[in-house]
Formats: sequence, structure tokens, C-alpha cells
Amino acid sequence: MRNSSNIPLSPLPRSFYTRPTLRVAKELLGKLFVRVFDDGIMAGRIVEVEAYCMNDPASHSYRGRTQRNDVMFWEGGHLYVYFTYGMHYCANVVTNVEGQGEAVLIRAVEPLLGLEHMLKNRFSRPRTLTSNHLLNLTNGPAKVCQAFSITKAENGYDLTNSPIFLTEPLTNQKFSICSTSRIGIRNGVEKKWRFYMKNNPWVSI
DNA sequence: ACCATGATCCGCT
DNA sequence: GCGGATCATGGTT
Repeated sequence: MRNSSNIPLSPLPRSFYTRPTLRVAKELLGKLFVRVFDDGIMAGRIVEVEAYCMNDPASHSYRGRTQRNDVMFWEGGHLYVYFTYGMHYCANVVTNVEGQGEAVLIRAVEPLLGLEHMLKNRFSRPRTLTSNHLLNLTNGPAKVCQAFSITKAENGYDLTNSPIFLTEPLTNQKFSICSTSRIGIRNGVEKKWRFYMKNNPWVSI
């Protein structure tokens, strides 16, 4: 199935997500993050992620299942959205089997479709388009959520059966994967579980 | 008190 | 232009 933008509207299957988290995290790079609206479509190529696992002191799931992190423990292929720093949302792809509190944070995407709408969501004032605006659109986890209008309302969405989903890229482009310590954490810094495309302009740091 | 962030301000080149 | 400090702001523990 295709829409007018020629994007294949085939969500990645459940089996993609219900695998070991580090493996899924690396394979998420290059996939398309898509949201379908009544009046259009938004899409970006995933260029930066971070894995959060069980028994990982940096993970929200580390201290057990709570109301906030409940979705992390669902079956892989759901969307875990959390609120942080009093004003920001961040979106994660839940991974592994039910009962494992694991997920992959979407830290940055390269905007592909629906740029006008993303710009409107990110920058309230109308302004002329510059390369800086484009680079600032989706180069961080909270920026991605603002651009795609993702809030608490989308927490728990099924990525195999909802207006938010992932698809294979239209063309397979080659890229190198870099891995570093995760950003903005205090515990678990020794784990190199941040993965990003080398030299992609939308990588956050 | 801490926090998986982002925007701004300030003192430098 | 930069890199680092600072702050905005509210849910969670």
C-alpha cells in the first residue's frame, strides 16, 4: 500500500521489536519514523538512538514497574512516551518480550516529509526557512516529539497498528554506526549504548 | 532532590 | 561563532 507521497505504509512487524534490545537499537537506524494525520503525513529517518535495558541503572525500569514506566514492560512494538524536565516529552520504541522493561529512545531523525507542519510545531512564529531551522527541527529527543506532536496522549500506541509506526526506508543507503556513552545520564555511563549514523547532520551532539 | 532536555546568556576568540 | 553555565518547569521518588 502506498499513499500520494509514495511512502510504503507497511508497519514493521511485531517480530522486529520482540528481540534483544541492543540488536533492535542498531537496526532502528535508517528506518522511517512515520505519523499519519487526517490531512497529511510526517516522516523522518532515524539517525540516533539510545538503548535502555533491564538491570540498567540509567533505565526508567531499573527500580521496577510503576505507573510512569508501565508501557516499557509491554510487549515490544509499543510507543513509550515520558514527560521530563517539566516541559519536554521523549519517545521510545518498546523492545523485547512482555515483562522485560526495555526500550530504545529516539534521539534524532532526519526530516523527510511534512516539513512545513514540523516547522509550525517547532517554531510558533512564522519565519523564513533557513538551513539552521531545518537542522534544529528534529536533532534531539524532545525536538522530535515536538515536531511530531507527540505527548502523553500517544503513550502506549501500538506501532504495528496505529497512526504512528516505523517502516523500511525507500532505498537502502549505506552508513557507518558509531556508539558512545548515553547522553544526560549519571549512572551506567560505561555502557556504550548510544548509536548514531556517522556524519549525519541531524545527530544531536 | 533529581531528572534519558532545550533555549538562552555570557565571556571568550 | 564558539563552549560552558544557567534556567525554565513539573512529575517522580
